[in-house]
Amino acid sequence: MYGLVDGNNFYVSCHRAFRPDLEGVPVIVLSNRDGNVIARSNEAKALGIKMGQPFFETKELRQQHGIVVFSSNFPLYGDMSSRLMSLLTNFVPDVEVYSIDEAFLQLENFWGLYPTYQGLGQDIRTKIDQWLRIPVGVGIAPTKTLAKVANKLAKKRSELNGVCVLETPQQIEDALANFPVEDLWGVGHQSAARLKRENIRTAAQLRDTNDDWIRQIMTVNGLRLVHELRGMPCKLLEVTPPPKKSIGSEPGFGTVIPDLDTIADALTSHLTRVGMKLRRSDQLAGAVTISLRTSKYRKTPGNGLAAKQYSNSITLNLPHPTSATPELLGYALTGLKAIYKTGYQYQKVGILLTDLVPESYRQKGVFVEGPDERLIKLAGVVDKVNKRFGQDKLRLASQMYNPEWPYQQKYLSPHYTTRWEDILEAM
DNA sequence: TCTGGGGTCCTAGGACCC
DNA sequence: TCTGGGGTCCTAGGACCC
Repeated sequence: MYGLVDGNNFYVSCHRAFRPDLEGVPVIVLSNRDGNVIARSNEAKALGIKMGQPFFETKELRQQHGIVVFSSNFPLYGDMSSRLMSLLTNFVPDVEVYSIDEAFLQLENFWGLYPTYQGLGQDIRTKIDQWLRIPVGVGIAPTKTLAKVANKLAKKRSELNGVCVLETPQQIEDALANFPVEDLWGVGHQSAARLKRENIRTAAQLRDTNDDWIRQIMTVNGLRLVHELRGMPCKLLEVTPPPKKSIGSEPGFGTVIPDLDTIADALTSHLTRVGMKLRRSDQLAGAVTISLRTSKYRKTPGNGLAAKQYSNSITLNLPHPTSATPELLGYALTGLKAIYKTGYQYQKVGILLTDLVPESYRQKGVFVEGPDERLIKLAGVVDKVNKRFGQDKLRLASQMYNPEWPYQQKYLSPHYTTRWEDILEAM
């Protein structure tokens, strides 16, 4: 059996853990430049605020209902997440961290501390709430996909009290018979529309389709999904996460920018963060992709017509893998200059590091030297200095430093668990 | 004024090999 | 009338996840 534990409205709950006064109050959390809504409390959902909705569109509702707003605080969420995950290992040894707020548990070698799965689920809920003040939902079933279904039902049906176990064939049948096909794990917009055209509306109907047909329209992923619905596990627990295959960043500017210098400045600061992530994962990058795009929402001032669009990207294969930010930056800026065109209002520039190899990999080319060891060491030292004295205290000269821009977070909460100055005081 | 961000996996089709 | 056959590798684009 598999268990799926996930935090309810996780980002909102992280704030509420330190602000119990916000219980029952509508709360939303915004994307990195306060651009869009990325998390909502149940009260905010009930008011009709949508996932991904632009923040400015919520103004009226906010004024009417006193919605509490937070800028995103990823250090806080990351820290609360790792606390949640490590607490889960108190219940079972095998835990797969699936996302920042979700984990699969293997309940195979269940040693009988709990007479029923229901009991285990309730205990997880109670203790996580006690230890971390984060409400979680628990779904338990014979496959991961069915555990996902169970988890969703646990949330939907309040009489289940946050725990749903699908164990007997009858329980599974009942659950799938009324489960909308578009709510299944692995069924997105496209597949849902296609399936509906074929009159497949419930999970049970999907489960009973023909293998060849489903493979044809939903590829091998769809076939796995169908098998999992039938109770045959195709997705196994991955306790140790595989190394990352790419590390990237493509946040919006929060405004539009026409000139190359300012874009290069933003690119440098994206690369600085991405490079740090790369070194933290003990990997080297073999290729760099730069992308640049205008905003699809933007209108031409004056006539109200859609502004002219441009979007392009370029990949540079490096002569040798490296993790040194200055070296990566050289390629990144070359790429940017190659795709930049004047006359556009740009919305975002992105960087993606791919062809990642382990840090120990030091193969040199036939005609080229390997990576500059001193530069890589230097980058490590810069990381340490910045970790100790604060982000961007040491930075590349091409990163013009303006703390006001482009980071705009008007509703930032304290970093309760990751900054000494922000630690909670008890009166 | 402001319109999410970070990922993974799969497939088709082209280029190339002998 | 017939128009090789078996294979690999790479890339772009699509679909999906949270």
